[in-house]
Amino acid sequence: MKYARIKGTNDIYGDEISYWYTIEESAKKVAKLYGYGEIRTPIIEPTELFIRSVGEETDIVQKEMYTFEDKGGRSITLRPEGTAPVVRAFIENSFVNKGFPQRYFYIGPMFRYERPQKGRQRQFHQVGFELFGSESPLADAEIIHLAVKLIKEIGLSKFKVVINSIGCEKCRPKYRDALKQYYAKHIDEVCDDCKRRYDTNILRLLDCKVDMEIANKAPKSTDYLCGECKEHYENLKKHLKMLDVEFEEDHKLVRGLDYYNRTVFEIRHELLGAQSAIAGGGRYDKLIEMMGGQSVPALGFAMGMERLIIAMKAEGVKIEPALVNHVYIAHVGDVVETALKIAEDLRRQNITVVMDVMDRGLRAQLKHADRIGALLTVIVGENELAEDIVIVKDMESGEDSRVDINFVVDFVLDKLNEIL
RNA sequence: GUGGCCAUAGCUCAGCUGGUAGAGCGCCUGACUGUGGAUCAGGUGGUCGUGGGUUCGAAUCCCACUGGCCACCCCA
Repeated sequence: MKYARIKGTNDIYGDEISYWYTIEESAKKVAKLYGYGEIRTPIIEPTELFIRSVGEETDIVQKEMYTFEDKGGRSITLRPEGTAPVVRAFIENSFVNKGFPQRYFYIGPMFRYERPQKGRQRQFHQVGFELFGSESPLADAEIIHLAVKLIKEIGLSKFKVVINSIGCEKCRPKYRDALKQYYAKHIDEVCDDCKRRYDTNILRLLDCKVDMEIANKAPKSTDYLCGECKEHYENLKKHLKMLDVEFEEDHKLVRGLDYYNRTVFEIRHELLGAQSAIAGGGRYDKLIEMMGGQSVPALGFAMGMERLIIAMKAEGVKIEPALVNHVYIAHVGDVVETALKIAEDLRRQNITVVMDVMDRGLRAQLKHADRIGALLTVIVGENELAEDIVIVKDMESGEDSRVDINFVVDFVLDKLNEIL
């Protein structure tokens, strides 16, 4: 094999593509329903953008970024996530002057240098939603509600929403201290990874799969929230109940990106395997200011499209085929002109028409029509044309109809109406 | 970055303890000068992931690399 895909990337084509269409169309539909406009940002950004926003100490920055130097000596990075570029665009284009709130969504590829496994590639795709300007728990509820709506729209049902609040810069230090105290007592019982993380990232000890028992009994961040954070969290839960969004609270849910505060949430699918999160997000009230903009509260989430597709397949979600070939036009003898005209007449009625361009025999043409799943085949033949007639074949029943050439379009339209 | 399993035709795989490749499906052609799906017959198709080693001889044994799957780490 001369050339092969880069590890962790995929070619997407054929039947697969209909899953992608389903997700993209659902995302656009739901976005429209909630008043979110699409934003398309570059796939490449200055490396510094991600170091600053995602966090110097995170795994994404430490070891997962595709970074290279361009010919001008600038350090460029293929975006590993979608929020930072949107925030960059927000600041760069002075979105603050457009009034609040502002709602955006994006769809596109992200890149992380990781070992591929089920539900994880180096190039993967996310659809994300961001809401700028509101500090209200109503905004949190909207984002979570929207995420759930979208997942249902895609056809999934075996998922659950998990939420938590990790507080703000005022209350988080106190919680961190409490965790440290708790884990100091158990430091001999936990695994080696946890011992290491005790110093590097104490919050991460909570989602260790080895030491779940200890993590379960650990102090909860929600018990250490300051008055404002507590009220925010309580109101969010109230709103979610009003919206009939079922959720679980999980005090062990802490997310990996540094910029989150207060609300964090994840949506997990039960049929997925080790990488069970199909969506994740939270609030990032300090990020825009930290990145050099004004102080604007914001929040958002991203969904992994590949993971959604795995879930769709696992649940057996029925999808619309991306392409239905309504009519195949076969032609035999010196009749091309008529065949072309019929094809065009049909396309003008929004009918998908595929015409033979191989100059093969009728047999081969019908075989091809069958292979591409044509619903009808119009056979334009010399013999029939002498009587101003074409044959329309129903490819499922095999039944032939002799149709006056002046009524082909009407006949095909009727026939398709019957079938579809 | 770590670990386990794996790599033979377009696809799914067989090939036992070493003797220079096979099946099914697919594809093409014909039976059927102008009627697809079914059947039958014939045909096309692989430097056995790459490189090295052991051997008279390697798809088969050994090593390395690359890639795949799954898991860890972490995340969508």
